[in-house]
Amino acid sequence: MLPSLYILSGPTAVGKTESALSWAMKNNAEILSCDSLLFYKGMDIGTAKPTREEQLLVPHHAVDIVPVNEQYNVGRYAEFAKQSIRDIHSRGKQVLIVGGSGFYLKAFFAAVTDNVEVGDAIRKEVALISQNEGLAGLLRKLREFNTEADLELLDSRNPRRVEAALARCWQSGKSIGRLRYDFSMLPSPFAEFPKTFTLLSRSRETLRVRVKQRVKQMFDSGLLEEVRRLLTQGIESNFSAANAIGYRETIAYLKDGGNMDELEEQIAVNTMQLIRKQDIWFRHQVRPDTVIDLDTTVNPVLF
RNA sequence: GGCGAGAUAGCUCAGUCGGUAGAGCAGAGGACUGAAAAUCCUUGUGUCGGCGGUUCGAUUCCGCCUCUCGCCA
Repeated sequence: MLPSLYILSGPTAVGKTESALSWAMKNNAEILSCDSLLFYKGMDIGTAKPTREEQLLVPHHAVDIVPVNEQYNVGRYAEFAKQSIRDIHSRGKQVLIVGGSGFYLKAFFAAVTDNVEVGDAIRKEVALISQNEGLAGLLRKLREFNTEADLELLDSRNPRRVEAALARCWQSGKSIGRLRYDFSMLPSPFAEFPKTFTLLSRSRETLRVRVKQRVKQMFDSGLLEEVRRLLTQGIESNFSAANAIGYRETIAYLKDGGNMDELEEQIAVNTMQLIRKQDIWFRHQVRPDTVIDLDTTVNPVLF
């Protein structure tokens, strides 16, 4: 039997890093990050990335693995994670997966990508249709591959979804219904591992206070400088990085000016919205085995 | 102290030629196949500042009061 994967998640600012470090040190574990931004080099303060010192205490994986101008994605992450897990286990150590990105977390429980590799030519065609003809154009083109019943399956008001559907139909020649069916048949990439998933939680009120403090600390620690540096490294060519909370607002501030208090407030508000979305993931998409309320638990036992 | 403008949803403000009101933001709920901290969907009853007057009926008109912001003293 393969060793278990220990998964620790929870909303932003709940206190994952601290809990993870202490568990990992006591349990001979290495940490595999499950965060959609920590793999970018140089995005440190705004992502609340574990510090150098913390990373010296416990080896971290999937952190600082690509330059900020190179877009990463779940597919690459899942492969990277698979390799990391093999490596860690081969060293006789345990794997502690830590992070709050729902979609990435889902990769441990279910297939999150299919086998359709969309080529550059089709990708460009789709982008062109989207740009010139909008949703209507995309849907028109989708009808070449789909019946009305297939189109019902699609969130047809969401441009991102419609573009993705068209690219995959075009590439594979299959209908949305067919692609869905094939996708549903794919095994979970980590099916062979036993998993135990613990979720850390706190009330939204507590999180609001912690988020406000955290945002203030980020600026005290030099977030403005960090963002200036990232701008020179081409962060704007990476949509995901440039639109990360704390970064998109700060980039706008550096370019258009504004008021620091409002900047902090905006980041705090956007962070709270992220927390809400994370909650939805934990309620409906990736359900934990155990929930620990850190507001009321003095000595939490994670696993 | 005088003059002017304003007071409507948690915030910024529309609006009602008198028939008890609506946007954006925030908040809440949700979706999720390679950008996911993204993208998209659903969701708006609040003494319309207070007290009186006119009226069948006032948040809307009139008077007084309170507060806020300007300008003048």
